[in-house]
Amino acid sequence: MISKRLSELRKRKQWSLQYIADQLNIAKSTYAGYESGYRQPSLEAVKELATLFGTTTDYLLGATDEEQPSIELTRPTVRLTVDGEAVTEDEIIQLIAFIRAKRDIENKK
Amino acid sequence: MISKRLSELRKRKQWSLQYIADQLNIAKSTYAGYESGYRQPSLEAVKELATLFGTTTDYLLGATDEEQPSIELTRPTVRLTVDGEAVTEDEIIQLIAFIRAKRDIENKK
DNA sequence: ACATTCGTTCGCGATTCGCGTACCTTCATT
DNA sequence: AATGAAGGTACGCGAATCGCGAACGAATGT
Repeated sequence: MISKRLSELRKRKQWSLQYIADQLNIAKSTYAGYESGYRQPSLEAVKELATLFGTTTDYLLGATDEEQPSIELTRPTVRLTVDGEAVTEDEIIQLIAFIRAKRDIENKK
Repeated sequence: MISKRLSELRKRKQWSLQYIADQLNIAKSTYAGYESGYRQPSLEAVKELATLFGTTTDYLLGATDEEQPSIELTRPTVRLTVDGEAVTEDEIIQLIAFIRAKRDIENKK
């Protein structure tokens, strides 16, 4: 599962095995093993890979299948953060208003 | 890191080592090793533990400090919608700028 | 033609896994 | 007090898996 996701993400970003290996300070063959399924990354490596790919460990491990989960802002079911800090409910309301207004202007052109 | 989180969560739920071991179909001593830091759970076990505790693998691994899932806007891992319509990448950038500016003003008060 | 980069595979030594077992407390029952 | 069940901890063992370097073919650039 993780091997598939790693391979997929890396190809999309057009990164080489060597590049990732360098980022994590491991051997190219080691990372190659992750993608081929021949080896399993350490928990620490999983964490670093998630950061590198800009995704979550949950996605890499297949704890969630949603690669790009769709979140409807007007029905807030999930916590939003910016720079790690929570976005308040009031702010979300403002964001929605902002988006709607922007679209409104676009539509009148 | 994971040992600390596991121990913390288990104690809060008042579960015994044996109970968790049974749930995952592993030996009590194996799970005990996870909590003591003497052993590291497999990726599969991490996934199951996250499910069992009702949290995320990101939290267990220390990739985040949030027990409940949250969406970081500055990372392009999520598709956002407002009124069912996708929020574009550019718009998200604007939202982030908006939030940051707002916070900046708050901080200068 | 040659060198470089990329991805794949393998063997090796070292590490770490998961298990059973033993041990010590604590607590409830007799 | 004696017994036994249950929770938590620590250890030794064989087996499994790790990370690495090396070697290889294919593709590309010089």
